[in-house]
Amino acid sequence: MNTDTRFLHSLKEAMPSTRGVKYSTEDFAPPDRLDWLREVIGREYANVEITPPDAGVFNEMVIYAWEQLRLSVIRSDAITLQRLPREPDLISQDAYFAVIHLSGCYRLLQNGREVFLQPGDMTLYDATLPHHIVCPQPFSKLLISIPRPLLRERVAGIEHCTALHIPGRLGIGSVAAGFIRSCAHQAEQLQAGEFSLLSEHALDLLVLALATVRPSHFKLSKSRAMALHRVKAFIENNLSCPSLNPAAVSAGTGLSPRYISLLFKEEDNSLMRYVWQRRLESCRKELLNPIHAGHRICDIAFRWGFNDLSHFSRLFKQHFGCSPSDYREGHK
Amino acid sequence: MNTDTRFLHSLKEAMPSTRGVKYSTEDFAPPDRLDWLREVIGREYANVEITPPDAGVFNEMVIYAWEQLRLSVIRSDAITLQRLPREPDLISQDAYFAVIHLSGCYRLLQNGREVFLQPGDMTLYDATLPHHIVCPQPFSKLLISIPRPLLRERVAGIEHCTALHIPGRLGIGSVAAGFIRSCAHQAEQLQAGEFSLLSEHALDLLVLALATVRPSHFKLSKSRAMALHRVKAFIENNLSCPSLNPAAVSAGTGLSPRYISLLFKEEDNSLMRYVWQRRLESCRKELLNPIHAGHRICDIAFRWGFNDLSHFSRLFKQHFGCSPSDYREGHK
DNA sequence: TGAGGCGGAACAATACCTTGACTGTGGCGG
DNA sequence: CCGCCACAGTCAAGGTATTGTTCCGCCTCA
Repeated sequence: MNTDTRFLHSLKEAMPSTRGVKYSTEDFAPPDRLDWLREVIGREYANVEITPPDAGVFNEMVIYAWEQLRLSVIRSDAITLQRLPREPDLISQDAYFAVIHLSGCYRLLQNGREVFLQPGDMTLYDATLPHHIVCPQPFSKLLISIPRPLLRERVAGIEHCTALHIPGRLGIGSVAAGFIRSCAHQAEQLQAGEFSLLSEHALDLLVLALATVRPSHFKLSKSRAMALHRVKAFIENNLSCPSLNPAAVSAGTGLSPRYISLLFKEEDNSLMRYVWQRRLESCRKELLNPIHAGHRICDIAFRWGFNDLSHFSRLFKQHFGCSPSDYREGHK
Repeated sequence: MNTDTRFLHSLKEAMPSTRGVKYSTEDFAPPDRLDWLREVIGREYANVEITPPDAGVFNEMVIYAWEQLRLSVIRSDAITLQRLPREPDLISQDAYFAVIHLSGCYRLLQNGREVFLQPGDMTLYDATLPHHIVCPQPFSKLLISIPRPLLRERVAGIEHCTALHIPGRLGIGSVAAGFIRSCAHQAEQLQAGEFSLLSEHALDLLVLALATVRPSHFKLSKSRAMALHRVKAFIENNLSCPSLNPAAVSAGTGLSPRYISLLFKEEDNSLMRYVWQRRLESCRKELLNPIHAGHRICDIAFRWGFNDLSHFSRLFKQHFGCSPSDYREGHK
């Protein structure tokens, strides 16, 4: 990409917000703003063509790192973004973007579908695929960047779920949107650990809301998907049992170990690897959770089916890059 | 319990709501309402004494089964509920009740703590232990019943987390309260499956919010908290002994005086300061107690380990703002 | 003014956590 | 079903945080 980088330096200084990073066109002279905006959006979001209106550009983004996600609060003048089929691919983010529209008009096209959002509504799109976003007036929105694998593992046929209209006034959509807005609103007030924990809930709720509007026609050999689902459910219920092993899972689900192994193969994983992942994940969450602040690390580890602290320690570090106690400290 | 059951039948019919069960005094003739209300509350919540205001009773409850929890939306006229220490124990629910206050005034007493809620605020109490709830005006609230084991396994020392004030305007409290209100609001709109899934999130968020306000001695590591508890127990047993001093406590508990001093430091107090506080408090209670009306002040003081009346007098005034005899007179 | 309670500093004894090396087996893939 | 080797599980050593001690000087209050 040829975007010039003369703003890179000034950018890195322009962000003294407590938790989030703030970018604003206001910090620059009007003639520079458009170039600057192109660079920022290209770097932080996706490589898109930006068509600003004739009037002056105003655009303000506050970006929060949110565990595995990124939450952005965006206010902007009218704008059009377009990602073309052959965009040069220094992909900034291999992610889906979930949008919670707050005010103004918002129109999105992707995969031949088109969606209009009212304030409160949500939608999802693939940041790396061609898309077209039109906002003919000043508007504001929340944008949640969700790394592709995270959604893939949660939603079968996610690629068919883009550019759908998720109503934000009723039912689960309203609950999810309300929750995420609430998180964004309180972001600065929250402890780092609390804030992180909320991201998991946000993702869960988004996925739930998505499920209500997804088209029903994607076909993934149903029985296999169901079987895998059952297996995972069984694992979830028995995570804390140290003797959880292929034989146990097999007995508990009525499927042969070999078959289970094949099921996991589909997502480039294996049974026990998955089990350890889930255990680690549970421990990690508990380490962050202030409610368990008084508990020893070994208590937590044993509670989730580890039976040896050294084993846990090693695995944890390998997975998350630092030792359990460092992790707990670092996220206060 | 002797509550009559003549309403049982009519109750079971009075609930054609889609998901929730609705109870309302409106469905009954005014003279019957109070009896009916007593029965419903006793059966659905806890066995409490109900003191209605002089005016007519209005009370409306919609109860949703929420996976392992129960969510109630309650609107009511002024009311006072009191669970006495020796309530006959056909315990309707062995659960904690989380309250999200919506409108009006709400005051709760339990375990010697007292909490006032503003709209939006939350608190938690143990439905099976004595408690006292005062709402002097019409009010509305959400109530989430959480089976005891569910909270026990999530929060160490949950029994000390009752009657705490969880602010509902800021930070995690606002996120949690907002989420649950949103769930209640959309309850009728949601699929059964969706609705169930949300309960897990609700519980998680509640627990998180609780963690931010739990009393500080839970940030104390377990062993330290235990040690402090032992020290206090020893003090309580020997309050009346005038020679109770650091050396004695040390001997009685097996901890060094210095260490005990450190323990008290954590609650911004010191050993002997605590001892005098307890003695004064005991004396104060006895001064108020009509049983001891005939006893001389110096008898009372000496009985609680003071060995010098002038010392007692001075401390008392310093603490409670008036002399012991004034205090006794003033509170007849 | 002196007795006694309080808390700072320095230190010993643990408890708790992390890491490394090693090994035998059970989970994985053909 | 079977063979192979990655990896779960042990043991031991080292490091760091926590717990509890002693000694001592200061300050308060009777």
